[in-house]
Amino acid sequence: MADSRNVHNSMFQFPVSLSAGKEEVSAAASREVDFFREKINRVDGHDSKNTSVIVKKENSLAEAAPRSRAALDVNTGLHLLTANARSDQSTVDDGVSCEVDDKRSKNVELAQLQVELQKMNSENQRLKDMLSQVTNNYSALQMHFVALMQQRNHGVESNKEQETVTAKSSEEKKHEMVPRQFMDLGPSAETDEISNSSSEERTRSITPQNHFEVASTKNNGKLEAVPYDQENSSLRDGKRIGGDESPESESQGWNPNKVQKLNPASSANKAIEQSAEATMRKARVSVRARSEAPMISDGCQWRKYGQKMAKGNPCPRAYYRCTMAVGCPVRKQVQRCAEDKTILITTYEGNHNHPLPPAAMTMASTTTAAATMLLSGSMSSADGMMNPNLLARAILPGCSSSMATISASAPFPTVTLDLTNNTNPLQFQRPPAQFQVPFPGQPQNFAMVTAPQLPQGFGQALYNQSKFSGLQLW
DNA sequence: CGTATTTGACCGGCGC
DNA sequence: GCGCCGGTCAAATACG
Repeated sequence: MADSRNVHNSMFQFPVSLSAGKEEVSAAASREVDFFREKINRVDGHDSKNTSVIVKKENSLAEAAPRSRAALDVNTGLHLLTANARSDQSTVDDGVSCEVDDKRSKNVELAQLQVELQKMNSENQRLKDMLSQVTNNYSALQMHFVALMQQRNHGVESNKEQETVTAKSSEEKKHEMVPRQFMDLGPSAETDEISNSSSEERTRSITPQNHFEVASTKNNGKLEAVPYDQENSSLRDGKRIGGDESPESESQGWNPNKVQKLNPASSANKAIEQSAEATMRKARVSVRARSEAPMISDGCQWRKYGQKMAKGNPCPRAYYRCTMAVGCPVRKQVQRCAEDKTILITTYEGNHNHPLPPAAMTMASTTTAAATMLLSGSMSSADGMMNPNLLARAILPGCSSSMATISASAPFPTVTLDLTNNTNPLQFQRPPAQFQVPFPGQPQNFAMVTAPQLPQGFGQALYNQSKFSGLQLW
C-alpha cells in the first residue's frame, strides 16, 4: 500500500508540474492535429457529460451561489456573505437611498465570491484527484483481473505455447512450469507466478510506477542502452528486491541474447523477464486517424531521427523518438496510408520512462494498455488469439464496433486502433493473420485516444476513459 | 549558436 | 553468401 500511495502521489504531482510544459509542447506543435486539446479544454471547462461527479459538484455550487447564498455562508463561515445578502436585499428594496453602501457591499460581495470560487476550485481539484485515484485503483485491479484471466487460460493450454516460447534458450526451458513467462508483460502475473510475491508487491507491480532516475541515469545517451519502460521497471521491481541493480543488468533487458552472453550465470527468471521486456519493447500500438497534419499531437515531444521510403507505400515513413526524457525508449513511426492519404498511421513502440503531461498520458496509457493486453494474451499465434475479446474489451471498452485490430502476426504483436471512423477499418493494412474485434460498448476504464472526426458518442466515451485512466498506467 | 531536421550511409534480420 | 528491407546513426543543413 505504501508503494501504491507513492505512486499516486507522484502521479498526481507530475501533471501539475508539467502542465506548463504541455502548453509549450502544444504551442510548439501548433501545426499538428491535437487530438487531446479538446479534451483538455473540456477538463478545464468542466464538461458535463464526462466528469459527471465533478460536474455535479460544480453545478450544484454554481447554482447554489446565487440562489442560496445564506446557506453557503453557513457552510463556509464567511459572515460577509450574510451581510451581502442583506445588501442585495437592500439594493432591491431600497437601491436609491444607499448607493454608496450598495457599491461597497457589491465590492465585498465580489471579493467574497472570488474567495468562494477559489475554495470551490481547490475542492474541485481535490475531488478530481480523489476520483483519479479511485479510477486508478480500479484500473489496476482490472489489469490484474485481465492478467489473471489470461493466466488461467494459459494454465490450461500453455504447454504448446511454452514450447514455442521457451525454445529460445535452454535456460528458459528449465522453467516451463512457469506459465506466461514470455508473453506476460504485465508485471502482476510475473510477480504472481515467478516470485510468488506478497500482495504488496503485486499491488505495486500492477500499479503504474516510474523509476525515472534509474532509467535516466543508467543510460548513457544511447537509446539502446535504455531498456526501461515503466511496466518493465515495475516488473523488475519484484525481482530487484534481490538487489541486482547494476547498470549491466539494466542494459540486459534490451537484448536478451546479450543478456545471456554478458551474464551466463543469470537465473532463468531473469532471462524470462528480460525476454518479456524485449518482447514488450517490440509490442506496438498503431493508431489510425484522419489528419492533414504531418503528425498527430499526442502530448509528447518527439524528435525526428529518420525517414524512409517504405515498400509498397509512396509516402515516406518518418521515425520519431520521444525527447521528453533522456533515454526514453519510446519511438513512433508516422506514415500516411497508401490507399487513403488523409489517414495518418502512427505506430508507437515502447513505454515512456518519465512522467507525462495529461494530454500525453491519454495516448500513452492507451498504447501501454494495448500493448500490455496484447502481449499478455498473444505471444504465440495459437494462444495469442485465444481471447481477443478480453483483450480488446480491456483496451477499448467504449468502442461500439470495429475500432481496433489485434495482430499477433510477425514480426511484432500489434494493436491497431482505428480512429478514422471508417465502417470497415484497416481493410487495407490488415494481414490475414490479424484479428478484428468488435467491442460491446460499456465504457470502463482504459484510456483511449480520440480524434475530432470521431462520432460524438465515441469521442465522449473515449474522453471519459482517457481523462481518468490516463493516469493509471504511467 | 544551439537545436531540430534532413538524408545518405550503415547495420542487422530475413529470405532465397 | 547475397540481396532486400526496415530501422537507426550521424554528418550536413536549416531554422529560430
